[in-house]
Formats: sequence, structure tokens, C-alpha cells
Amino acid sequence: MRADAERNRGRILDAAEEVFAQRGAAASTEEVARLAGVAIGTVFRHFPTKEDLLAAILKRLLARLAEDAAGLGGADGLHTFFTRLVQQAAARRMVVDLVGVSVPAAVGRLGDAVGELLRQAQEAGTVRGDVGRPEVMALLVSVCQGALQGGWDEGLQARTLAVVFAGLAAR
Amino acid sequence: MRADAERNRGRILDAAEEVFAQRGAAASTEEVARLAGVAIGTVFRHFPTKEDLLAAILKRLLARLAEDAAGLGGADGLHTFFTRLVQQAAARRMVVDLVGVSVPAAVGRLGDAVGELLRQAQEAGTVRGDVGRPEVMALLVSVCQGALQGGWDEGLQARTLAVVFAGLAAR
DNA sequence: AACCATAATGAGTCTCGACTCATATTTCTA
DNA sequence: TAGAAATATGAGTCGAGACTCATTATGGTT
Repeated sequence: MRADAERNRGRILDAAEEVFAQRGAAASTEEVARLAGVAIGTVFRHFPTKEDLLAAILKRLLARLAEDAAGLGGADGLHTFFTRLVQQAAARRMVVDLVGVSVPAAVGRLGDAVGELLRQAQEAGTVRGDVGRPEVMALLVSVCQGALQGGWDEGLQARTLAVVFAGLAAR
Repeated sequence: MRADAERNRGRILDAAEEVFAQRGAAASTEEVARLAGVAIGTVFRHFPTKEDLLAAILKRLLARLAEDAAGLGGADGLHTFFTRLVQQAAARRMVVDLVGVSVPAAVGRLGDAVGELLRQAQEAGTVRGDVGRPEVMALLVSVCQGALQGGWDEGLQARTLAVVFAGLAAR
């Protein structure tokens, strides 16, 4: 791959992440091109379809989250990851709109990472033994979506998470 | 208002509810007109803007929910309402997309109804006294959104709600 | 029944955004 | 450094969907 092609590909991905995070997936490809400093044709050369572009940034995002999760663990790892993710979601409109774009492998890897955090938390006795990975993922998605919508302030977010954690807690 | 006008207004609202519930808010006004059996110009005569149409059905929907909630009460009222709402949400794509359309008065009335259910549940000792209406509403919105996304099956939905209820439960 | 205000009709306008492609430019290789 | 081959450019095409409006139809009234 030519040097300029690789450089542009990176710029486009960065620009797309920025634009879609702020304006949602409905933002135009035109705008991504403008921010990246390339012509619109270049965007379509690298990503033949808008959906391809969305899938690419979603994959990157999920990989980053999985990596983040891998750096945590112990009794509070799940708690920390959960809170961090919800905070990020509130700042990024993206998640809502990425519904429909799927990157199975990347989602699977994130699921594995969360499963591991859950296992450790259960081993440490922080979390009930009778909840599974699917419920935890479902709650994670739900609360992120909720946070995106309501424009929760910090206090409400904390209190809402507290209820969820109480539900997950052992005893 | 002329008789045919009123009849058509009703048909349009019904058709819009059906179409947007199935296809999401991105469905075209054209399709609503077709299902209602009127010309597209008629839809725009009654609702000058697509957003007006969305707001109208959202208002009707929220009013119906508030009424539903008013018929419940006691120790399990909140539990029942919560479950029912999540089940409905799973069948309707609408909710996701209605983000952005706001009908403050109708939302307020639903909030009051939920607040009353919460009060009764707390009085009956079913729910912790230290959670407030905002958290409950936040959880309600979150879980509905989550259910819409993941294509939860019945079991996962039940287990996820169980965690939330455990978090809300007294003791 | 005749009248007209109100409403319905639907082809047409307009905007927007995804995607294309002929042309110009840049990188790399020999 | 000349010559491809790869890449970038951006005006243009295309389709979709929100919204308009001149015309036609209908309901209610005298």
C-alpha cells in the first residue's frame, strides 16, 4: 500500500470516529471527508460503503474496549469497567446508531473480556454466582443506551448504577 | 371539523403507529399514507411536519402507558408495570427512534404515574426506600432500549429484569 | 338543489446524501 | 529521473423522501 494511501486511511478513520461520535451515524460522508482533509472520492476508495466505514470504526472501538477490560480484574474490575463504559457512552452519540452494524468477532472478544471480569468478581465474592455473562452484557448495553438518551447528570448516573450494582451484588 | 377530516385523522394516527412501530421512525410518510388509505397531501394537511406526526403518536402512546400504570398499584404494581413495558418495547422499534421528539407534558404525566407506583411499592416494603423516581425512570428507559437492541429472548429478558429488581428490592 | 368553505388528491419540486468516474496527481521502481 | 501503477480529486449522477399547490371532490348549510 502506498504511503499516502495508508496515511489517508488513518486520517479518515480518526475523522469518522470524531464526526459520528458527535453527530451520530446520520452524519454525512462529506463531513467525514472534510474533517479528514481528503476528497469524498478518497473516502469511498478506502471504504466502498458508508456501512463499511461504520463497521471499521466500530471494530476499532470494540477492540479498544476489550483491551481496556483486559487491563482490569479482581473484585472491582467489573464495577470499574461498567462505570467507565457508561461514562464514555454518555459522551458519544455513536453507540445508539451503530445498532444494525455488526462486527461479530469484535463483539465476541469484548464479551469474552467482560466474562472474565465477571468470573473474577464472582470468585472474589463481589458478585452473585447465579448471574451469567449474557445478563451482564444486556445490562451494560441497556445502561449505556439509557445514559445516551436522558442526558443524565453525574448524580443520576451514579444512583442508577448503584441500583444495578446492588442487583448484581452477592447476598 | 368536517366528519371526513376527523375520520382521516384517526386513520392516519393508527397507520403511523403501526408503520413506525415496525419500521422505525425512518419509515416514509408515503407508507403511512398508503396504509391509512389517504393521499400523502392529506397526511401533511393534518400534520404539517413528519415530526408533528411522530410527536402526536408519542403523546398518545405515553398517555396510554400512564393510564395503564394508573390501573396498577400495591406491592407489585411497579414490578408488573416495568415488566409489561419492557415486553412491549421489545415488540416496537419505535422507542429507539423517538429520541429527540419530545412531548414534555405527556412524559411528565407518565413520570407521575411511575412515581405513584414507586411510592406504593416502598410503602408495602417491596422496594428500598432510598431510590427515587429519577433512578426508576432511568432504569425503565435503559432496559427498554436494551431490549430493543439485543433481540433478547424471553429468558434473557427475565434474568436481566431479575437483576434490576434485586437491585431495587428492600434489604 | 345550489352554494361554498373545507378537505382530499397526487404529480411535481426541492434538498440531501450516497456513490461514480474521467481526469489529475503522487508514489515507487528500475 | 522517466514511466507506469496506484491513488486522489470533485463535479456529476441517482434515488429517496419531505413537503407544496393547483385542481378536484365532499360535507354541511340555507
